Amino acid sequence: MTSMTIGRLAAAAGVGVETVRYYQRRGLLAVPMPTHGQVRHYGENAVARLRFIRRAQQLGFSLDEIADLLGLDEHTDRNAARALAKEKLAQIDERMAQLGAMRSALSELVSCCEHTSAAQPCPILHTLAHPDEDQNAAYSKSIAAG
Amino acid sequence: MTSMTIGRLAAAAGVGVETVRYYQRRGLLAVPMPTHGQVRHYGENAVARLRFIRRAQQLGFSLDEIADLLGLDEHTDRNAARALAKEKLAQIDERMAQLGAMRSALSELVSCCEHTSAAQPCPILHTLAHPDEDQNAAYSKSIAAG
DNA sequence: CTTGACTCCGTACCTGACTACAGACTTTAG
DNA sequence: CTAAAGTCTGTAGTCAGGTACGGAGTCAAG
Repeated sequence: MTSMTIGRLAAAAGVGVETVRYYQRRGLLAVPMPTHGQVRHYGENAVARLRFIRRAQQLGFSLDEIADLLGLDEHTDRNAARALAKEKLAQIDERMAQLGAMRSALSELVSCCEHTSAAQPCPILHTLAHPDEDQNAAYSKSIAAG
Repeated sequence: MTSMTIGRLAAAAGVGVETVRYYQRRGLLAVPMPTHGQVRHYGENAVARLRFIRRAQQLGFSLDEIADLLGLDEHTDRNAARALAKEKLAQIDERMAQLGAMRSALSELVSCCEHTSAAQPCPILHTLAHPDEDQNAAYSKSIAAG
């Protein structure tokens, strides 16, 4: 059984020592009793737990949600896990839709700016300042949709 | 010339009074001198400025970036405005790509969870806990790409 | 045995965009 | 005239996810 101090644990999981302590404060990782002395020691299961946390973060889960995931059992809580994953998927879709609306509004303004005569005021700044005088309706349309 | 106090200004622009004061502290909106007494009065240009700020936020600009945009002139700063917009567009694209990677990894796990026998451990939790034993390579593939 | 690295613990700081509140003052409606 | 609503200023708290720091104790190498 490999045993390591917090610094080695953090290095093994690819996070900072302060991050490990932060996760402990958040209740995501147990704080072991110090073995002979003051220094606490951690095993491979702590590394696995930290890696679980990082991977779940990469999938978009917040630390609170990860706390829920960590409380689930692979065998008995499949429905709960799938529900959390689907919910997160829906949140991702929503965020992507928002970004898509921003993207189309902004790229419309940019291409408009590129194709109008230099004598005209900048369509980007002008539309931000006076969206009412809507020569190009694309901006309001994409924003209204978003 | 319509003249209003901060409460009416905030209502006209659809933001809170505290938000207006916050924008003033950030230098996005001028603080006018109080006209006879202690109370400050604002005109239509303040409403327009607040609306500019909100619309630029909807397009994804931060308040710092909006401060830059507010310093630009419609006629003389077209290139600068277009550059800021293109940069923002690139940031949006990057974020969307990240979300797309999350999305595909997560949806792969969900569909895997839906199509494996109930006797098996939950693929979502199992892959988070032990990504090494990679029966389904889709997760690591999409994460590596992201 | 000492030096330097590491650990422990608590607290404070960071970003970004607000939001809340306290206490004094002013303005407005009834 | 009075009471309620609004305004002013300054400061502090919120959320998330860390990051930094100070001071004391501990551990291993030379």
